[in-house]
Amino acid sequence: MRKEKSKYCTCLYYSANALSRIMTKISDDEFAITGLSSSYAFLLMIVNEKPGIQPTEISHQMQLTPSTVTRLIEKMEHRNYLERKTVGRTTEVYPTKQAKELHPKIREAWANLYNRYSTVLGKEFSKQLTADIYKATQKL
Amino acid sequence: MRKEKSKYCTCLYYSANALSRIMTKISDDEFAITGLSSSYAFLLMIVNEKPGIQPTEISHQMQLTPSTVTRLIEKMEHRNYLERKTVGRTTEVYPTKQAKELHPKIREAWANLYNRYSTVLGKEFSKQLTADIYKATQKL
DNA sequence: AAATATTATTTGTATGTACAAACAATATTT
DNA sequence: AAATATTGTTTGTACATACAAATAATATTT
Repeated sequence: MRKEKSKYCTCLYYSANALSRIMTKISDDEFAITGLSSSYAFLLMIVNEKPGIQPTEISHQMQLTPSTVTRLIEKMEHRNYLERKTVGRTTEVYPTKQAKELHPKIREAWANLYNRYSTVLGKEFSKQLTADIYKATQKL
Repeated sequence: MRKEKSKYCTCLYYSANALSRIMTKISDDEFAITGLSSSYAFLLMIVNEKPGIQPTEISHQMQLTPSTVTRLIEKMEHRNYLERKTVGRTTEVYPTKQAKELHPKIREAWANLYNRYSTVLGKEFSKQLTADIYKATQKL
């Protein structure tokens, strides 16, 4: 993945994918201080901030499919960061002690991520860009 | 992946990934008339427009890593759309007859993709958004 | 000319994500 | 109350992508 001009850079599919790959890399880089990659860090952040949250709600928050969320939770369970409790047909997800202790570090990494891209892109531009992208996802 | 408001929608990492997933889905949907998913269709388009192109250049055009490009080419070779010719340490990639015949259909799908999102988002907005996203990828 | 560095490509392996089908529990209709 | 539909979650399987290491060819230095 290189930063050269592509003939296809006027295609939204292309640009969106390229940005996503770059952002994921930067994000993983910042979350490295937590020992987790982005998705897992976000998952933990969400569960820490609402212990007992259900997979469905997590999937809305994370904008991922339920099956993906199940997979993420499973991994975090194995690594002893999360616990599941089945309640009827639903599942409640709780953070372990280990996850709770990591929370500040995760918030810190998240703040660093924000600072990093908004420094490079400019605060105003990155805010606007994020808003526009969000608007697009809502419309599409 | 649902269109609900997420607490994290002000994070560029989040928004960018969400957009990428949605765009990929739309794109695959449009390219369905070619019998290929987006990446393969783009690969074929690129090779059709420059027969003998080398993987490195493809990886720049597609903004993907060389290893990913190798994998894509391999698959298209199996499906009889592409052929590789080793020349020294480089590789030249050529379209087969089958690939050449598919070219108009691919261009058509690509045009449909463009029309689809620019109708939904508005021509001006989508043009600006694409440009801004591209600008961001260059800076990051 | 031999030794070393660089470049292009591929291979082994791993990750994140999704779809479709299965399952299991609850709610609704008859 | 039984039959049916809906909802929440998980499982089987597949795909796109990447990183790091391996390989192979060429270029540069000594």
